Amino acid sequence: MSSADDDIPFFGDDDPAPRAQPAAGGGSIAARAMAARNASRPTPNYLSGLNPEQADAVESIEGPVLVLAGAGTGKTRVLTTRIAHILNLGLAYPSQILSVTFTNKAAREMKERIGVLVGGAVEGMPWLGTFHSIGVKLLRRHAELANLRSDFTILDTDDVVRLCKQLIQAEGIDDKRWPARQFAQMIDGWKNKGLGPAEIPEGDSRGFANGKGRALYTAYQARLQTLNAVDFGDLLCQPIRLFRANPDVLKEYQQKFRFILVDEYQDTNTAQYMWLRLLAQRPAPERPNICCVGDDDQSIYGWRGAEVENILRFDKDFPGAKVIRLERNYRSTEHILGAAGHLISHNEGRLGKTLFTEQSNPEHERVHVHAAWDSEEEARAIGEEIEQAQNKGRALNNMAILVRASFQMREFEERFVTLGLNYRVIGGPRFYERQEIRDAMAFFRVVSQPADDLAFERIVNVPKRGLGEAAVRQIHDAARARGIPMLAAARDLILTDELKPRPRKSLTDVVEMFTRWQTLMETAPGHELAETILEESGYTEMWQNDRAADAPTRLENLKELVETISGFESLRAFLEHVALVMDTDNNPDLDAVSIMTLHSAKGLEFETVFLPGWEEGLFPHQRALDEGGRSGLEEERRLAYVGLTRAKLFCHIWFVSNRRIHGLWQSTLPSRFLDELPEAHVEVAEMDTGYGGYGRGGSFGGQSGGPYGASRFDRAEPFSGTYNTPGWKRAQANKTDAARDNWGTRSGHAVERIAYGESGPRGSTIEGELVAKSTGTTSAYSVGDRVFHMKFGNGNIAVIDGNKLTIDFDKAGQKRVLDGFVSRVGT
DNA sequence: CTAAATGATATTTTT
DNA sequence: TATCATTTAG
Repeated sequence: MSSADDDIPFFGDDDPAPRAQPAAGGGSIAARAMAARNASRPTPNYLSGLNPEQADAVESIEGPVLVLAGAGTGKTRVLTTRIAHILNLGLAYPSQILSVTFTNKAAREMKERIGVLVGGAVEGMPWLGTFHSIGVKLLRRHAELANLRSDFTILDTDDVVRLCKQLIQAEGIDDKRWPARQFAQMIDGWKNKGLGPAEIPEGDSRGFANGKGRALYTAYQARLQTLNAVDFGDLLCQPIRLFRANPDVLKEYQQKFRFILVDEYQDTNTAQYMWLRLLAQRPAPERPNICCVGDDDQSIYGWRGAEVENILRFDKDFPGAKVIRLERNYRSTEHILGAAGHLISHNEGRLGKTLFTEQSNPEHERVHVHAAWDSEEEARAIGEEIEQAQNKGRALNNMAILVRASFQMREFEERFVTLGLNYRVIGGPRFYERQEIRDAMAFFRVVSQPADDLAFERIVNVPKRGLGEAAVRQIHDAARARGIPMLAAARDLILTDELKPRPRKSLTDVVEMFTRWQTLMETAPGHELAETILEESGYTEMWQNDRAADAPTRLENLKELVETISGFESLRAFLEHVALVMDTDNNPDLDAVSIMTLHSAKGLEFETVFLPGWEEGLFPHQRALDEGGRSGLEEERRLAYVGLTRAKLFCHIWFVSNRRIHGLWQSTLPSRFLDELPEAHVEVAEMDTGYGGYGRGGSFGGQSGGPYGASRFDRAEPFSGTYNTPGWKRAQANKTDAARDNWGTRSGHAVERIAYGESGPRGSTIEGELVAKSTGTTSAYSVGDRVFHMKFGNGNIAVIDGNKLTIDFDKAGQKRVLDGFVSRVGT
């Protein structure tokens, strides 16, 4: 959210029609819309490309509307066109449209697309954003009504956990037995439901730390108050509370927001629902112009508080709501839609949609189901398929591997590294969650918000200054005793002789530094200030002196951070941005296969999709089954549905007979979802390897088909257990084939780790060349050279065998690697 | 303060 | 089995 949004005056001159004659007033809108449309203009061109259902969804502007938008049916298009339509008809100014999404990415995309539609004439929409960013905006404006100062800090999960830990320990509770992490999750859960400390169920309170749940929650909220901080949950709950306590304020917003649009409605939690309800409330005869778009079949976030019920209940919540179904799919082939549709039909309690396509694609393949002996073969075979597709001229960017759990990614990464296949991992720990970034941010936070004790505590002793636990405790106690922030307490404490001389000196330095930086903040531009802070604090130096393998990367990250800051007005503006916008962008120039979880694939599409790991226990995940029962299974099934519907042309599902879980090998059963796919749209790919077989009959008492009934994936012959099977031999042969096919076709290998905001050895040596060059000749390295490997860190070369190096790694021990994957380290 | 040892824990993730 | 965080010992 750019800070410019905040500059738009609140109830200022941006409001058009006088409120005495509200546009939302019963019945006038449709009439005016029609009049406006019929009057002069023909069908505006932005409407012309829509299909009838989409057009209906765009033009049904008055009253509550639920758009059930199946996967690939043009949901975002409807949403953006609808906004353009409202603006075009002059029914509202941009500032009178409230439009909420779940992710910043979605919000950004919508802003861009609206900009295109309305020709950029409209200043960005100030109230288009995530629930959270809009929550912040509301809360900053009315901070005093929530007993906060408007410069409050937004704590992230890490801060929250540390805070909880402090509270738990302060209560004298064993934080081993009652982990802070768990408590933080409980708080999050309560806030997702919009519950304050007084409202939580008695059982919940009693369930934690021998009945101290409620007391801890109360203490937690009090602590946030004194820290002038909020957590993510508060960004939803505080506005709700504020609206309820101040009907006049609520009324202003109700009148302001003439149109409300909600994206991904199936993902809303109870708090978000309450928030929307409040804003959408209208006096008796009037009806809110609320349009919610979503797909109950794609609800996959139940485990973090999303209530599918919200979407299922929509027409009861908003009587007379118009429900529009978008079932015309523009993404996938008939086979893919057929497979996905049949699978999802096994769920109960759906609103019911059937996707269809009118485009008949010449490349019309069934969904392929493949079996592999174990996850290694699975990775190898998928790697092969990818290479074959690539040889046919298909771009890696159009391919994705979607896994159920992130541990599955590793095997693919390893395989692709050896193949020299570019890949990109999406998801995982984010740039702003990295230690060095969080440390740097903590410095900045203390400078801009001296009451931010959590940040202060994080970095008083970073780099190590001899301010150990004892000293910090002392500052903490002094601060708590007098009800002042720790930095202020430290300032006083150094004037006394309560501290030992050494810590006292260090602390004096720290306090002086912060004082200096605070003065500097008034004048220096953000990025300069940031650089100064990192330099003077000794933080940069600390990493420069660090000999660890990842220290250079960390320095790079810090540099990147400072660069990012230079794009902001001030350090403050930057901090605000970071608290909410945690995503990092990718490098679309690089052609690479995407590897991600099914969850993070929602909303994306690829020409070819690989879905590995369709085994009982993994997918559906055992834990979902154990903890969620039938609804857990249904959510897993929706996840499978999401996976299938990501594919435009080709979809390959894989399952293995053996998978290593927590270190030990387990034989696995094919996922029940495989049996829920329709024969007509599925092709079972070469099962002649025997790898798909396993001794099912034995372990299930001879019951044919195992516990889920007869399966077409049952094998008659049990696995032979030797490496003499045709499949094994084939696998061996393929190994070399694949490598040979590779030579000369590869154009360097690159790995991108999007969330980390770092990239691998881009443009490194061509594998083919290496192999050719290395035959008989010497490698570019010599024994004893100090080298760096992206996976194993630093090490010294022990043996050179052509392009293969044996390296003694400092951390990882001795490994044999290709020299294309190491780089020389300057000594 | 650092390094080694121990032990818990091992879906999915955004804000 | 591997990784992580935290504790413990030096």
